[in-house]
Amino acid sequence: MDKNQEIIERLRKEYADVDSALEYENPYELLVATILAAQCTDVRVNIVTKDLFKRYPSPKELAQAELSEVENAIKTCGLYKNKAKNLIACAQRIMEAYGGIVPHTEEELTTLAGVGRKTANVVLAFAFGLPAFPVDTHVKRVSNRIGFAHSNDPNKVEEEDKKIIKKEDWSKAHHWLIWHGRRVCKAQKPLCGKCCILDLCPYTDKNL
DNA sequence: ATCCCGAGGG
DNA sequence: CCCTCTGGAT
Repeated sequence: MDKNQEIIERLRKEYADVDSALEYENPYELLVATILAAQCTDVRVNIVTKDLFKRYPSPKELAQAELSEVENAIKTCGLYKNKAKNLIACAQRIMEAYGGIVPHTEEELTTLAGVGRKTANVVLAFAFGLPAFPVDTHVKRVSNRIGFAHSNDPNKVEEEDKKIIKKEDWSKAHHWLIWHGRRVCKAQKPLCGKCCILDLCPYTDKNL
């Protein structure tokens, strides 16, 4: 079997049981949770959103929310001033431009405040089940280390990864790479000794 | 100190 | 490319 495909199969097996901590049932909730997730742990996002979605169950309520209220509600997630302002602006645009429905294309999603390609593709993949491959810092780092990608540009990484990974696996591979990056292939001190693809990986930790 | 499933602006 | 935004866990 091809070396890259062997890597994919091992990651598939290793992370078969991991489910995304940020998967919410509806697109609105997933969008909000993903915006909040920047520079914040998934655990805290889940705590904050639990209360947030009671107060603002849909874009309709969030669009009319008081800025200071939203700021206080999400304060523990960090970057709260930007996020609060963006969330409200987001909801307003969803109401005014999209009739209260979260849009289904990357072009439309990225017109929303605080929504870049990563967040847009998360929504496409995990709320709408469309073929998308969101690239975050973990995906970027791990892809480069295992030799799938050779660039710091997320767009280039996406392009290279998509050639190696079958379309049906794109969204799943996003999670495999993220969890591998979080648990093993860490930015600072990667745990190469615990890596399931060590023998296939061109990268070796200098501090190993 | 360092990191957490980024985006926007210069 | 760089910088800023940010609280909380470790």
